Amino acid sequence: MNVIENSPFTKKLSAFATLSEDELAVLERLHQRRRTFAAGSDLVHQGQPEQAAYILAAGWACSYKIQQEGTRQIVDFQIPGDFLGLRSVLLRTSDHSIEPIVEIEAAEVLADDLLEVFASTPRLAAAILWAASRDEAMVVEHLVGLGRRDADARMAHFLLELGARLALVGMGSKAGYTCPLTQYHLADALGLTAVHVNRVLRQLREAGLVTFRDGQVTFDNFDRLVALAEFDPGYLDQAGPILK
Amino acid sequence: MNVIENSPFTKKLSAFATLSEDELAVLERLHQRRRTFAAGSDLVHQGQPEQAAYILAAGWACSYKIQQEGTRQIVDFQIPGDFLGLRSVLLRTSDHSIEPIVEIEAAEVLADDLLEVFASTPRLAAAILWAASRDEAMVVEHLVGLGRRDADARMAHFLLELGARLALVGMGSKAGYTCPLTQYHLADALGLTAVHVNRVLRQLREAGLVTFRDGQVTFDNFDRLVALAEFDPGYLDQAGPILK
DNA sequence: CGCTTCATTGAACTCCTTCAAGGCTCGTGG
DNA sequence: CCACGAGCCTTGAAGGAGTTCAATGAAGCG
Repeated sequence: MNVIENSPFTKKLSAFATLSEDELAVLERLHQRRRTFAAGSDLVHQGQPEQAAYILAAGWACSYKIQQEGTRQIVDFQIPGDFLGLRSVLLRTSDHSIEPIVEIEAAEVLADDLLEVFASTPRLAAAILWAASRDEAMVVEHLVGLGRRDADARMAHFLLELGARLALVGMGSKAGYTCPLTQYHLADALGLTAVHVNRVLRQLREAGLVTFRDGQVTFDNFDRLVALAEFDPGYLDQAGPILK
Repeated sequence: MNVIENSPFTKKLSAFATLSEDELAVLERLHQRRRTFAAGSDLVHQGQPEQAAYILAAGWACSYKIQQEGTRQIVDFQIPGDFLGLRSVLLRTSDHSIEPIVEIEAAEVLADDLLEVFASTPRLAAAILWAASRDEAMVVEHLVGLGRRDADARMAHFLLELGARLALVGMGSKAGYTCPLTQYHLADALGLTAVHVNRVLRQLREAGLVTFRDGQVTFDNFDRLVALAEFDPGYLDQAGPILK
């Protein structure tokens, strides 16, 4: 029993495909170059060519874009087990910034390492691409929320989706989860102001649906929250990949 | 001189990599199975497992998601040269619907064809993935627009981006382009109502920035429109891919 | 102990929606 | 050939969801 089997990244990929001893060993090697980054210090900066990608081992990060006027839109949050900058390292381009929300621990993955993994263990490659595809589906769902959901449903959907993602790596359940985000983070992700985020959270709390307080999300009434958000987790748990 | 060199798909990929005779031949084969679809008839339906992908040869389509209440959010438009359902065919999942906006002509591409291309001509594969990555960057930019741009800037940005994409396949310029979208399409894409789209278009027209009328987009003052939209085409023309 | 960050609440305002009505164009059938 | 309906565009008036401005409190930290 190796420690690698308990890494969030392995947990996540295991949900996609049963991994062999060999594949676990490859994952072990990918986790070699451990680094830590302080909260708030940009990992990747908008427009900079990127040299490495990272597998997030502990802590939370977010990818975002800044507008000229200074407003910020958070595109996605990254939690343990998520890849940071996968696409950009393969394609030598980064159109957004990535910032650790708390101090994070991440394994650096160079482009060559990644290409080697793709060449040597295609099943692993498929699982990784699959995870990437799920991330993309989440971005699409996020877009739909910004375009066609009101603030309440948007918030509800967001908190539920985050819960589902955390559950996949053993960090959340239908009861709730620990969450280091501030109301400003929520505002920048949901396209709202922090003031309004506060009001929405109060409404949801007073309606007995969900409580966001002191870094803790508690689902007070999971089913009614799902109904309000029209939350359909179908886009999160997909069928098997095409490569065997 | 082969006809394949004039296909929009080839034009687009050529912007990413210079293609050899062999690669052009492979593209030729990909274009074999031509099919046409009538406007309005769903090509892919939300939730259905998808068997094939398509390369759009002529006409416009859009990918969208429908909410329970019936509201619709258009995620992206596809123009000639674009891939339809690339990710979903590789990963056997489709979380959105695709609808032709006008009658379209598309080449059907089976998963096996695609895998063969990826195995036999890696440079072509890289160019295709690269195009896919650009599409993803556009979705992200779309998300930013919905979250952090007001209706005017959103519309301006959208019309400019579409122009840049069309220019890549020789269907648009700084002067403008032909565009079969209705104001309802714009509304569903921009997260607005058709009524408000109409007002926004009027404002932009009366301000002498851009005219959207009778299926024709005319840039009346390109530079001021770019300024209003804070349009930075950086995310559209990327540096070269990592695979040579 | 002051400074910064985060959360909270009220009041005024505004951007966008909703509701409603009317116009234009084009294809279809009487 | 004209009537009629369907789809799209246009405009006004009223209402609402979310913003902006402003002020206060609580907690963490050097």
